[in-house]
This record gives sequence, structure tokens and C-alpha cells, in this order.
Amino acid sequence: MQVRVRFAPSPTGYLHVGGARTALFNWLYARKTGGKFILRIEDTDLERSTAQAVETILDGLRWLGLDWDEGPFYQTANLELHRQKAEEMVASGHAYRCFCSKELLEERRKAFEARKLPYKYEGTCRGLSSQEVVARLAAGHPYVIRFAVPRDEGAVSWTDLVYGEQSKQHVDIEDFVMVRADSSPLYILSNAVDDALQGVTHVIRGQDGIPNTPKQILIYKALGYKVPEFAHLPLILDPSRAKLSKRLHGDVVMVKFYQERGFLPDALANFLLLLGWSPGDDREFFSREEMIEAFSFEGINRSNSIFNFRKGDERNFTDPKAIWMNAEYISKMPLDRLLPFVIAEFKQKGLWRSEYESERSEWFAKTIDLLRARYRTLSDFTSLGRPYFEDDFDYEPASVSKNLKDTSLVTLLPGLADKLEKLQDFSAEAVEAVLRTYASQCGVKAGLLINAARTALTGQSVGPGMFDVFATIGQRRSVERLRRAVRLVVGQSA
RNA sequence: GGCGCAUUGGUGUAGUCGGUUAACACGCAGCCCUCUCAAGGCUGAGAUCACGGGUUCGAGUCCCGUAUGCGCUACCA
Repeated sequence: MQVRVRFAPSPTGYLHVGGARTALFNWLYARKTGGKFILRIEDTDLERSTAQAVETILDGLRWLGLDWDEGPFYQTANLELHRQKAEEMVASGHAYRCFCSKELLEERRKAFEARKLPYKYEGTCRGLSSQEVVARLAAGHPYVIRFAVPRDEGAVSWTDLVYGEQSKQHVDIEDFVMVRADSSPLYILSNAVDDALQGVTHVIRGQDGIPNTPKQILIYKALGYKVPEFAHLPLILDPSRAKLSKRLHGDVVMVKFYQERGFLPDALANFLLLLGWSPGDDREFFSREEMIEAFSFEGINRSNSIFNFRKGDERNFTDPKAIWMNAEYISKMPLDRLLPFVIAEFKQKGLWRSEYESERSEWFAKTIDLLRARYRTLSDFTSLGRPYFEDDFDYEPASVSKNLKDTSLVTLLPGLADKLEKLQDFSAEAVEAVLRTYASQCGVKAGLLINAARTALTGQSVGPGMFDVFATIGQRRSVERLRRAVRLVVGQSA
């Protein structure tokens, strides 16, 4: 039997990390088993769903490389069918019409809650005779359709692929509503019917779906459908152990945020993979192929994991391990696979030049290769990396005060510039030789010139080996920048 | 209140059939390297395995209870 799994987001907001992980796990299982990954948009919530929200979700999935085989299907397309299924259950005695008004039930619930008693619908309309039902129908009384949960000592049980044996007593399950008074079906119904009709064999969803499972199993059985397997995933919580939400946490929980902040989709997927799942050994880096190969339900953890980010910490603008993972990908992945992402980043920031794909393409690639070891996001290439590509860049005050405070640099810098200007071969080795010779001639430590040059050429106090920086930035620009930096020394000492 | 799920260092996780000093990664601190930073190498701090009972020669690992957290408890999805 072919495996069929689905990701069924409701398009209320954006694709968030929890949803993305659920989608990833579904996708992995489909790919591992040669099954199908179905995408279904659960848009039954009237106002809250917008076409734009759907597009954002699709975008996020595409970006993460989670391609679906069928869909997107829209739940609203099947509403009438869902209603019919409920009618079938009424006809077969598995469900009944309930004429109790919402207001009345609300009142009762409140009364019970006030006394801290558990409230479950008492089944008032369950015992209505067919004549009574017909009479009320004829009188035009509004009604909802409720499932008639067996009233016996039995229980609904299933073996969750993650949580193991699960069981819920019939007495603990309320006669839940499946169809509203306006005849629109509820999620609990639509979701189960769609899963059945779309041939879903494995329901892989968040742990918050556990309480729904027994009800849905009841529906499957009442309708004569085969009950699928269930695999519930632990939740992803914030550092105070609250559920992640856009309202509470803002952009950090959204996939789009990572897209914009310069994450590699593979890195995010890899990080998400490890949130709640482990291969059982020490491996942490997984290519898509390796993920597919290694993935299994047994490796899924049962406890909720925490997305470890702190608000207002710019260096750790999200979970430090996610950033670390991204940095690892940036510096370790094959350069030719990284380049397209970097190029996209340059284009997006308006720093792309056509020469980078013609006469300067080799230089561009080498420069990116030089820089990537210490960058953590793609955005770093255009922000921190700016001095390597553009002539106008900022001098970091801390760098200036640290490296350009020695007033003798006022003459040393232009002196070095003069020497370098005469070089025939502006290679890292040649520059190093010149600089070190010049330093000893002047009786200063090479480090003084090296560090000063770093600030002069990049405005920063950190970066690759300085002689590589010289070579990368080039003779003309290097000489210019050394001379230009003199005013900063003066400014500093004044 | 009810029902359910969970509980290993700050975070993510490992810990197979119960058996010596609880492992790995991130983060943090220090050292080495070095022209800086990152990387890399090394070292370190940080966990009475939520708590209390029990079973056992022996429990993070099995059983019971408690606490805490989370989820669900809607004519939301």
C-alpha cells in the first residue's frame, strides 16, 4: 500500500516554524517510503483565510524545498460533501440532530464551570423520537448535527506512532458537534472526511491534535473508512514554555523571517529536523538525502522542545543553534551551491554588478569564498561584506579608535601606500613582503600596519587574513583607502 | 474543574535487554594558533537524570503517587 501523507495548514497567518517542521516530517516520510505528499489548505474558517496567506504558506514550503505531489486542495471545495457525510451518519444512527440552542448550552456550561464541574453535552436531543424530529424540522427549528458517541464502557484506542498506545473512554467523549446550525461542517468532520477521501494513510500532525484523534476515529468507523495511522509530534515552545505564536513572538516564528534574514533553506530544515527528532547517534548535519534515509518515527521525541531565542538580542536574533547551523552551511557547503544564494542576496540589496558574471566572476567567487568562513547569514555578505564590493562603506568607530589611534600612522599609511603603488604583482605574498619590509624600515611592528590597514581598507577590525584582503580589494583601491584613512587618524587624535 | 501528554546541565538531544566517573552538539569561560575575527585544536564551568515512595544486589532506565509544564476541553482550525 502506498503511503499518503498530507500537510494541512489553515491559512490564518503565516507558515511558522512549527508548521514547517510538521510539513518537513510529512515530506520526509513520503519521500522515504516512496509515497505521496499532499497539500491541503484548511480554509473553512470563513473570514480568517485569505488568498495571500495561502500564497505565503506555499512560498515558505517551496523555499524549504518541500515539494508536494498533490494539491493544494482546498477544504472549502468539499463542504457540501462533508455535510452529506454527516447526514449519512444521522441516517445510520451514528449521529443525530440537536435542537438545543447555543445560548442554552452556553448557559449550562457556565453554570457548570462556575461550580468547577466538568461539562459535557448531556445528550438531550439524542433520545428524540423520529416524530419529534420531523415536527421540529417542519417547524423550522435550527439544529446542529452531533455524533452519537457510544454509551458503554468501551474506549477508542489507537497506537500512536510516536506516543504509543493511546486510549480514551467513551464516557469521556462528548457528543461533539460536526455540523453547525447554518449547515456548515466543522473542522473535526471536514478534516477526517478529507483525509479519508484523499486516501491519507498516515496522519502526521502536532501533538495538539491528540484530543481530536478519538473523535475522528469514531467518524472514520461510522463512515466505514479505514482508520489511518497517527503520528503526533511534540510541540515547539518558547523559552517560557508558551506556545509559539505570531502575536506573542513576532517574526522569529515565521519561516519568512529566516528567508529574509539570510538563512539557507537547507540549514533551517536541518535545524528543524533536530527539533524533536534525532537519528539516535551523534550526527547533526543531514543533506536532504540523508534526512530521508535516516528519518523514522522511532527517532521522534515525546517531549516538547523549546525554541531558544531571546528578544532584543541582535547577535542571537533567533535560536543560537539555528544560527550556528546556518553559519556551518555557509562556510562548509560547496561554493558553487552557495553562490546562487549569495548572488540572489546581492541582487536583492541592489549591489549586483553585471561584471560579477563576466570578467569579474572568478574574483567574485574567490571573494565570497574568502569571506564565508566568518559569516553567519547571507545578509552578512552585503552588510559586513560591503567594503569588499563597494567603495562607500562605514568605518566602525570602535575599529577606528582601536587601530588608527597611533598618530605616526599619519605618515606610515601614505608611506605604505606609496610602496604598494609601485608593486607589479599585487599578490598577497608580495604585499606581505612589502609591508613587513616597510615596517622594519620604519621600526614599527608589522601588526601596527596590518591592523591599521584593516580599518583603512574595510572599516572593520575583524576579517580574513589581511594580505588576502589586500589582494582581494586590489591595488588601486587599497592604495586609495590607505591614503584616505589618514584623516581618520588625525580626527582621532584631535 | 475534566481528559490527555510530557519531565536528562541554559538550549537541542543520546542513553539499546535496569549494571562502573550520565554522552554529544549549541551557548558560555579560558588557553593554543595568529595581523584581527571566525574557523580549528585543547581545557573548563554547568545535571543530586522534577520530587517522593517502591521493586531490585543494583534504576535516568520498571511500578505507584505528587508536583510542575503543556495540549484539548467552542456551532475555531
